[in-house]
Amino acid sequence: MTMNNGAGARRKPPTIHDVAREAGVSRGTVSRVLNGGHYVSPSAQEAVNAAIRRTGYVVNRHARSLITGRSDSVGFLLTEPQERFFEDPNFNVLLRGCTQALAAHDIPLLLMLAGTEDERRRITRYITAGHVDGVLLVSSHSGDPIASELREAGVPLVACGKPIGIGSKVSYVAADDRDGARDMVRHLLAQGRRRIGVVTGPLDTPGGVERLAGYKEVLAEAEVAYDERLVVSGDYSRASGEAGAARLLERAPDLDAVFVASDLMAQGVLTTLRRADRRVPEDVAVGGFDDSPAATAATPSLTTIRQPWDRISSEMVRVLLAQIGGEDPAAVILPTELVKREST
Amino acid sequence: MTMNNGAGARRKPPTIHDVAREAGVSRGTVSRVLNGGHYVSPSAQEAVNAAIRRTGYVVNRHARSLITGRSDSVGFLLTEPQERFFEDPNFNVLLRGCTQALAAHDIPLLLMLAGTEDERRRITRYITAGHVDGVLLVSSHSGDPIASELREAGVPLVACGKPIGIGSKVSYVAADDRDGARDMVRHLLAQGRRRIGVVTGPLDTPGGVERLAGYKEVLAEAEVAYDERLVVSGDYSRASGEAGAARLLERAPDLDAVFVASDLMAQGVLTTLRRADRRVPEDVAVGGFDDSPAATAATPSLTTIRQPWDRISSEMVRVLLAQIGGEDPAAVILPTELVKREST
DNA sequence: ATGCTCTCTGTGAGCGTTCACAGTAGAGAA
DNA sequence: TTCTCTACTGTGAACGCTCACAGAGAGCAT
Repeated sequence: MTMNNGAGARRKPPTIHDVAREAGVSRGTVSRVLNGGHYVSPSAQEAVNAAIRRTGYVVNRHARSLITGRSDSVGFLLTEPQERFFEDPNFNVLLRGCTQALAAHDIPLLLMLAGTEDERRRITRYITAGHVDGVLLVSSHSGDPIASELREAGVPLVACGKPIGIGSKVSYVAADDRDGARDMVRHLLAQGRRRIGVVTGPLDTPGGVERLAGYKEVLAEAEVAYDERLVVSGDYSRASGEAGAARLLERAPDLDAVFVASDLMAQGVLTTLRRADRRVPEDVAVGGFDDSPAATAATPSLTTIRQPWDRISSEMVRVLLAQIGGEDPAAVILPTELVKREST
Repeated sequence: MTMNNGAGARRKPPTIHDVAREAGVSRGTVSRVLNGGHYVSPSAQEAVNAAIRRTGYVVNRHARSLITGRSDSVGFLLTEPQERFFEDPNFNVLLRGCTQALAAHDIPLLLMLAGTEDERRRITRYITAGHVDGVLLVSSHSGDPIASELREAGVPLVACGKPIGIGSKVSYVAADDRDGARDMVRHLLAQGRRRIGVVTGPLDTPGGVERLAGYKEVLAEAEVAYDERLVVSGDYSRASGEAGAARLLERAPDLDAVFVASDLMAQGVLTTLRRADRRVPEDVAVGGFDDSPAATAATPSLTTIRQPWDRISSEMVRVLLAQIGGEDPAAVILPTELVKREST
């Protein structure tokens, strides 16, 4: 018996027609005002704006999209398996940064999760159907098929981090992983450390590859012998940090520092070192990467490499919008910063 | 001189008309197949499906939305100030849960951040313009104006956690905070603790109020005197946990346990206790709330209350979709679970 | 036969916008 | 004057879909 449609029954919103009538002009003129106001007389301009204010008019994006073919929205696509998503605080700030940068252009962000094969197919269909104008792609392991599919379909695309194993024609924004790693290892060397272990990220990710490369470069440049017993790989998770450190201690008990490719793994490394009764930083210095909340949460707090996530997100949006606007793909590399804390 | 539009120039996608021609039927029939297939003969049904597969047809949601008035998308609205957003891992899993639950219905999720007054206005406009069918509202402090505005406008709305200070006609899904608190305090009592301090959340949030209420109830039921020197408030942040514990130690140096209304604050409490040379759990037991990653990351690991975030998100989506479908608002309360670890 | 219901199908209209085009008025040049 | 150019305005068409309606045929009772 009740109306059942909430508090204030949703009334029909005003259309461009209502505004035109209210302002005493034609649809066309209102439309022109809405789209930049070129070829509109000041008086008409003002009348329309007043009418818009009075009626509370908001453009119907569906109608607009239908004719323009644009959707004025972009997708934020996550292809990671579950665990990493909510373990890694970087995704969070990246997501927030992108949302805000887009909001400034009045563009809503659609969150898309392609964890399973099934989801991947649905999302590809959705995107290639033109329901978003472009895609912000986060963390594609190498060979992620969705990136090349989208590329193939001509969808504007910006990746976070350099995608490996894809043709070079895809835009990306990344921190200078290699240089960050160099800074950290130089810092460790400067503290007098010589037996520096490293826990890398997955070697099918740019972060995994580049940070290791930086490590090697600095060792070479300092003429410290490269010892492969000092190198183990993790998957960015806490647990893999614990395991990695255990392996390092076993293979090179004399190590006096560890460079860890993520703060989360570094937390794991700290746990293992504590269990092994190594003091940090007295016996072993530990350097992380990311400057995530985990870095300050750790005891002792972590010396780490800050990635400029705020700039990364805003650059991703900038590059994507440029590409939607017809520009060619571009790559942007941003500098990192060493943050010294208690662990070194 | 170049075409400048990426790899494969985006071709015009097939329309319902193309499918109809391909299947040898009319637009109407194709549309009916698309919308449930009632009043369609099996042979037509099959012909249409085949044609859809052959042409790679995907419905144009803008055209559909234009006429139906529905947008087949929902908003995920965050009204928190920045810090909490990416400090609180719960948002993360909530967000993921909602995205997935919606994906099952083929409904994209629009992420909306209303941090500033300005953003709030824009987003309200966007939503009330009908660009989403409903809103999942996360963490409204009391008096959050956006909730009542949306309610007023008749927008289907489901809050995460019981909104306080709003008329009762808004749907929400929440964990049973009070009961979780009761479990934790009973657990501490069972360990022989009698001087149990508490660091509450902000008292303008349901979590703040309810968890404190549970604490009081159990003390009363156990006939342990309530001592207001044992009660301090925080804001769910690490730092406020540190400060809160310091205040507790000062006002009640004899305390033998602390119930902390969030894991993040509990981490702060642990830090302060360590500085004050109180052993955990020997001297002081610490109980958290949330079972966030912070709980396992802490040393010692935290006994805490697990909130069923996966169920919370799926219930939120269920209730919202029901409401969009015309059902009345509903409240859902879900049980919590005590997780025992090293800190008690 | 006639009427009625029931399933199925095609058709026209219209959702709210933008776009292309045509047209008007005024200014300046020839 | 007349012509051209520029600034501005209004008017049909679309865009791709759903919805209401009309109509066709089948089945069954009257």
